[in-house]
Amino acid sequence: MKIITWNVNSIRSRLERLLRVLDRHRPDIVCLQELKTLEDKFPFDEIGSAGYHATVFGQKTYNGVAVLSKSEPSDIRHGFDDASDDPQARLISAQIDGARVICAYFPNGDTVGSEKWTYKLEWMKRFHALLERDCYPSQPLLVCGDTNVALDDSDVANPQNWAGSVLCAREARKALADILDWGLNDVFRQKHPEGRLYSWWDYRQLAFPKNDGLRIDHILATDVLAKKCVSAVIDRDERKGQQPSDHAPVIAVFE
DNA sequence: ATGGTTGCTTAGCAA
Repeated sequence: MKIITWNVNSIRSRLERLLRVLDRHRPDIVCLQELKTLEDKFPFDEIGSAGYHATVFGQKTYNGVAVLSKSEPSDIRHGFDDASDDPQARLISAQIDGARVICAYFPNGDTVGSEKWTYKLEWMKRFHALLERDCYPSQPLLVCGDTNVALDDSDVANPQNWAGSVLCAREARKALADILDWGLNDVFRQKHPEGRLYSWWDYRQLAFPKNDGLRIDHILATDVLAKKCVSAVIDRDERKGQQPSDHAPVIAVFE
């Protein structure tokens, strides 16, 4: 089973590239973030013609997540599905091919100390609580998406430039480490313990040509699935050429 | 050096 996670930075701007990614990799499951559209403008027809079901939680202008799958998904859930409402569309999950798949777009947080930063940390705690409440580390579960956190400096090309940022701040790293400690494995790191491979490069400052990147997009798996992971790669070529997303797809294959 | 680029929406926000 092949799964891809990709922050597309607008599904409508990236549709042609997405269709090429589907054609090139033929994944079984794709988790998409930053759709930047409501369901009414989501390209269901084109994605359906490519052979995929689309499970979508959209939002106008910002955020928005989707799970594409060759198999029909079941038990679809939007957001945290708990008492209080999250006004932002950042979370969708479904049962697919015997596994629970959670597609997540963690808040960026703007700057440490800002209101958005507080929202980010609260959101991450709430996500941890969701795992505690609804999921089991012993069951097959995949958490895929843009976590907007680099776990440590081996995932950062120029750590000194990002030391005080929301992507690398101690509290954010701790919050993500806590989520992993619940019972999730970073399968990319399992395959590439040396680090120095990145999934996101800022559009500005020639970050991509300079390879000034961070690995902030993750495929996290419970033990039963992580054990079956045979490869994990970043499709760096997808960041090249005309009108790329600022993120590259992350791809994992499970036996 | 508080810059710079992209996308959505149309001047300003978010990343």
